[in-house]
Amino acid sequence: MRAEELKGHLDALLLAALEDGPRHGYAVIEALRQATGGRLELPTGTIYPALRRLEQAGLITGSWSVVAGRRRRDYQLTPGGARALSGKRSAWRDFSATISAALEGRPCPEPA
Amino acid sequence: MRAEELKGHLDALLLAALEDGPRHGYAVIEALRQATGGRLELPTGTIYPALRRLEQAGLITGSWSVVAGRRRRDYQLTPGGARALSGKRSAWRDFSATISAALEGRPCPEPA
DNA sequence: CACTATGCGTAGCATTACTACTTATAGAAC
DNA sequence: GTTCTATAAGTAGTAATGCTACGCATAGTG
Repeated sequence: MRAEELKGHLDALLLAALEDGPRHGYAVIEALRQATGGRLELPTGTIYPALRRLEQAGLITGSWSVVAGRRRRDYQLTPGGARALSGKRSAWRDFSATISAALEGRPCPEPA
Repeated sequence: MRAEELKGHLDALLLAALEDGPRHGYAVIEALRQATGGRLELPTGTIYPALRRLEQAGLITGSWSVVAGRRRRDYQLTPGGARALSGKRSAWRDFSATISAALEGRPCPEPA
């Protein structure tokens, strides 16, 4: 699946990927790929700038480390980031229900 | 609800609003507002350019008429538009399920 | 006459994800 | 020892697209 339609929802995904503990960018990509069964393949040019945006916004904090000779930037949620995640999750539910209603006339399709 | 996060999904909504028959722009806004229980309030500066995009893409066709002294542009789905709507609907289901999975760890929240 | 609802439209802006590229280390293949 | 892959981070420039803030016009109501 292309992530072109993500506009506005990527931040929530990144925050969610950091909810279980600190991760570095490359690991965030892997985590989202696994969580979506391989449907979501984020290019590095998408997530690295996004992580910096989130850091600048104070929702995550990053710190450098070196593992196996390679430098990493590990990010973790700030308290504000956790609050933002919670808000974005309910915003997603509202949004998803609204679009589904407009598209299909019911709030959310029940799995069979 | 703000429609800022619509990016990429607006077209599907507009096509869906025209599925039951021809409508003019102003009526599309009303139809989407009603379909979503007032949650979706699209500004005119959003839908008029979007309708023209869809017309240029051949997904809808427009024709002028005059009702009560006011001119209207009525749009209706083309066969290609109907196909596009169908595709966009299933794309939405995929997208929605994928994001929900990444955010909440399950494909789609079941209503209580 | 002013105000509101109806109705269409544009110009310019801001956000944001993408492509394509660069830099760097470690290990395996050859 | 060179090449290829995986790991790891980043930037520059582009394109898409919805938004704000306008302008224009008619009809009806107070």
